[in-house]
Amino acid sequence: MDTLTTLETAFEAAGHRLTRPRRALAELIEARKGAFSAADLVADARERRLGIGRATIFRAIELLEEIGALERIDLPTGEHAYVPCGPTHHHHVVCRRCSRSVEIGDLGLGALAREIARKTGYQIDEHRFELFGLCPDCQRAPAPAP
Amino acid sequence: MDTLTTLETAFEAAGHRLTRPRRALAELIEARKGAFSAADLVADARERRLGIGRATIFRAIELLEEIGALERIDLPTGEHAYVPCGPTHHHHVVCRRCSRSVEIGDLGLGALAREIARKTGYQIDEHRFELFGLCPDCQRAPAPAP
DNA sequence: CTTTGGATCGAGATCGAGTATCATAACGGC
DNA sequence: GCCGTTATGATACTCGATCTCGATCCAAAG
Repeated sequence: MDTLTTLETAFEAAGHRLTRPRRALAELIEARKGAFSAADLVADARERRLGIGRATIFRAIELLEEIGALERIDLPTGEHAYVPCGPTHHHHVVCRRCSRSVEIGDLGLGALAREIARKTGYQIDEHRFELFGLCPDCQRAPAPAP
Repeated sequence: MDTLTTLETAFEAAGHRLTRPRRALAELIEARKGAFSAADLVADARERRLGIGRATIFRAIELLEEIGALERIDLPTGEHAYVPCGPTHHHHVVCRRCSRSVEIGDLGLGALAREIARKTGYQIDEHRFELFGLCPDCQRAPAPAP
């Protein structure tokens, strides 16, 4: 029996082929349980000698983003990271040490955005709210050991 | 008499030299009245044959960011842009067509962040809230003429 | 006004993320 | 299993950003 992970299911549900590289990448992503960069995946894949090409990794990320199973986050450092997530509108809290992340709901930001639109005259069609800090575990572990 | 612009003053106030390249860049930035990318500045400088090196431009941007006179914005496209801004905590509304931007106050997001900290257990030390859309002028001008 | 030394600069090399290309290989409906 | 379509992977390439280093500039002291 095939126990498909959430991401694997996402590929199929969106009408894309569930290939070996995509399965492998889905596993790598889910094993991380948090935000990751494309470079992280490339490194993981290399390390485990999966023989997956660079381009394939970027394509898979792009695809998952289109599907809505992944969202791009802009780290305070300027780097790009990605978080696996559900399809409803939400935002993320990301640990700046271990990258573990938590989804939070809209929390009235949609309404706030509408009010800002009214005040500024801008026609707002997108907003982003990201929070960074230390997750409970990393607060307890003072040593910045990777 | 020297009529220093806001950015020029910022350089001096932070204890940095006010050199010719920095003055020129401050002017270019202020002439834009909105968000701009590093590439924009490089292009502007080239165009006006100011003889300013790439590295200098990136260094000036970095410096202004440290000083707090400039803030990095992450465009929905994944590109980086910068907005001149004041030192108090605030957020930005950016026009996705002409990049003109408006600062908005905290709007209770600090309190919201604290509540999220309480709920999630994360120790939140940074948050970002960015809004994108069309500014009033660009709403009126349907032609996407650059 | 001239000296002087650290801050700053410019040119070019370099790095690294992300994209484009294209022949080959792998899905999966039939 | 067959076969057309979709996906893959090696490689080259683009482009934003950083590093290096000798030359230059600024400003404060004399």
